[in-house]
Amino acid sequence: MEKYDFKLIEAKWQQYWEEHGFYQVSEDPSRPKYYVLEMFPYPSGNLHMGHVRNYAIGDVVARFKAMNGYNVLHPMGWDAFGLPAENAAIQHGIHPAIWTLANIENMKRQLKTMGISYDWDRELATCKPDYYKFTQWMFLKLYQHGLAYKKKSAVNWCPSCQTVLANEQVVDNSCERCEAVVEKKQLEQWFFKITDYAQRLLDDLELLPGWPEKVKTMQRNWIGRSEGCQFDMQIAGSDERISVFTTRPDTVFGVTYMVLAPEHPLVEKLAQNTPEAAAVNEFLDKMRHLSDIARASTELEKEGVFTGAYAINPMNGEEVPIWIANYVLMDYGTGAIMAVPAHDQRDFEFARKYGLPIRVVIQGEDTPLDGADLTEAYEGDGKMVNSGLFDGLSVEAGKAAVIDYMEKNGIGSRAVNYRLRDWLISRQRYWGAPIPIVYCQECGIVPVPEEDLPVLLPEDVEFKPSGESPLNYVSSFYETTCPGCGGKARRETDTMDTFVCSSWYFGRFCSPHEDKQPFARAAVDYWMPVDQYIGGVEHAILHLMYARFFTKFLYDIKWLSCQEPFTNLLTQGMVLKDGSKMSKSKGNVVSPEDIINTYGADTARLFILFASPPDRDLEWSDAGVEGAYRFLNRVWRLVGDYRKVLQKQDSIGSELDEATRQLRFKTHAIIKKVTEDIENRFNFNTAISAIMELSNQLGAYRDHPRPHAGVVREAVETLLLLLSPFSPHICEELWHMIGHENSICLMSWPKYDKDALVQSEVEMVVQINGKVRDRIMVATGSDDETVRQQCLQSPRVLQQLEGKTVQKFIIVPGKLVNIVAR
RNA sequence: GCGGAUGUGGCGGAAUUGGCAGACGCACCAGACUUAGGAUCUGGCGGGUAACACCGUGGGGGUUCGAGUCCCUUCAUCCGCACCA
Repeated sequence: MEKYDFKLIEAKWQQYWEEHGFYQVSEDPSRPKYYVLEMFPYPSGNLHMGHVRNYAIGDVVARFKAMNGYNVLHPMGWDAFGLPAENAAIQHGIHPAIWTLANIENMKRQLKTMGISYDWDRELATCKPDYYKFTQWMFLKLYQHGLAYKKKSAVNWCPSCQTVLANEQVVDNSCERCEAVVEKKQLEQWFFKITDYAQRLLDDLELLPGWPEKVKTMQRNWIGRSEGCQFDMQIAGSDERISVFTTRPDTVFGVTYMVLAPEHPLVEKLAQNTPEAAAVNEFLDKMRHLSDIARASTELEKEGVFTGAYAINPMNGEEVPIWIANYVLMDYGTGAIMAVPAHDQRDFEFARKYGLPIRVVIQGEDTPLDGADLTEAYEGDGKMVNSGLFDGLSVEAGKAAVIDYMEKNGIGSRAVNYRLRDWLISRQRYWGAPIPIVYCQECGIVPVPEEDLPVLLPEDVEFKPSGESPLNYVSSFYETTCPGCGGKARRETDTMDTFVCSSWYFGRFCSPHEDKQPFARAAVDYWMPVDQYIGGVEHAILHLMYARFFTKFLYDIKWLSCQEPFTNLLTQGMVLKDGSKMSKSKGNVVSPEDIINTYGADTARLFILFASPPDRDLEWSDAGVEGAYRFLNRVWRLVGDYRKVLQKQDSIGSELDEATRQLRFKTHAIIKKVTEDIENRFNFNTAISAIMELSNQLGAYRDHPRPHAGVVREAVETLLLLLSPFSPHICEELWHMIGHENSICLMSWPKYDKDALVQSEVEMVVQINGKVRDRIMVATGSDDETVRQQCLQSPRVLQQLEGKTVQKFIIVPGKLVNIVAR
């Protein structure tokens, strides 16, 4: 038999599958559908091991489901807009479109050598007009429903490049390109109102039992719902009021000062014409020169300044000083807080630093009554004290009672706050989907009519070395007429965040060639939701949250009939080398293309799935790859060695000798194991090890003097069928070699025969006081008394029991006996 | 600091519901075949012992006939988030 020539075999079958359109699917109401999707890649130029792992996992699921009778949709596309393409244009003078399309071609070629069962007819790229036309359509729909709006927002601004920077372009508070210090600048930006969906995004996590608990927890924390109340504090000697939000209304009598965020709109007014004005302005100036990143990333010391003004606590009429401090954030709550240093650690630290009073209003069991004795804030449970008629209430009861009182007396009301903020989607970049908006002097902000989509990205543009968007200089793009009045108008030159493009692509795959609408209703109704979504955990928050938001919105406007896009989610671990993530800078990158050239795709796929369960990090090992390669070679020789036997005819029904019976037993036990490992647990590593066991047993059976052709055929075919989702090419080749005409891809997944799993005897472990002392063979189904008698015949057991009294027999049928003896 | 994980042979990992710790693979050792072996096949492989005994799942304690698995406590590593009122 010729040797295992993976290059020949893999090329041959890839071509065969493609020519026969094996993986092209269409809606078929007569069969259950299964939509398996891997997160589509950014076309950076080359496949890396993380991709290989992702697609290998997806392909096993897809092939397994197909063999189990499902109509499987398994598409692939490209998340093709984004900053790297623009950087390449600036640095190397290559147009982003050319760079991106070349990368797609290369990665597609690499991907095809992996032999994944993609329906390439559905390929899409978000940077193509036929796709981004509908990204723009999504924007228009959101706009029509009041969910897209403009407001001023702080951006990173490089004063030297005169351009906006993405967070990742800011390194150590400086511009990555020119190293100038980055400033904050307020610019008008487009937002999507995802906060309108905060509660549903939170509640509907309950609908997702097929998601990892850890991802749901991350999403819950990100949405960050907190309950409390909101009330106004009046400024002494003025009509102005400042709203505050608190989750601890029970501590309202412990307020000893109030704090505003530096950006709070009332700050400047408060400090006007007071002796403190100079100090306040100095502080504000200092804060303004700190970028967002600097303010957020370092362990900033709490710092603040007194405004000179006082606010009135509405519960007790007390006047408390108003401060400004860096630890209060403008974009959470109202940007102002009531400070209760005795019961909030941040307030406590601040009060100690600036000598502000600390008043205990919650009495825990060992809490000192005097604030001066506290060493840290007391945040636990207890009874209210120093709180007028609320004294004696517990924290829980006090919260409710204080809010009730506030509501009754018109002071404040129950309120819910979310950490989640609206989604800033505008980018001052070229390589993205243009925002379909026109600014008219007469009509103001005018959306581009649907029939005028797409707003095409002009191709003939020049890139500034500063990184500034070239769209600002293409007059043929921005000079336009108003769709409303026909007058002169200017087109929006901002483009959309690439997360917008990836928030609906799973729907587009259902009918990717529609040109009048984003997707055909019948197609999405048939295919959606995605049954199994697979990707890196780094997308656990943003991408998945945005995709869920879009799906809910499309459901609301009746374009989708599911409320959640992804029924089951698998988050795969990273591929590591020498304990850390593969990266160019560390020089520990292993190229998939090299591995596939050296060992073949079947080996690469097999190793990456065998080395670790998919949700855990995987340590790359060159020796391990060799091992996988050797295994496939063993399978190759094994099947070759059995070719003669397989030509004979032996029916399974005839009387079997012990070795043959054991081979048949193993075959069916392994079918059961592999099926359950793939279906219930995604434990591909143990599924593969089981397949190896079957192969080992078949190997040993080669020495049998009179091999049973029927049992051998069953075992060999099972081996190939079970292995085929992992390493499809070699299995296809061997499948044909043993005489089959049809592709192994069209075969049904094997079913195990319960009767073959029945053994006449089972081995039972005999323990004495929990320690294994012997093993006995027991007839299957023996009653406890029989087992007990048999144990007491074992010489080793009797020897151990000498001088002891048996107190108890614990029998786990078919497994174990534990004799308790003193 | 908060939140989430993870700790098992020389290594990757297995043990699915509290029931034989170390499946499967790598590395290593010995042997066979061989002019040769970085191919292939056979056997061995947690520590310990001549062989048993015994010890062993990060450490300490507990529950149980029985604990890698459950409870308490502690340590280490990794990841995520950064003052969320």
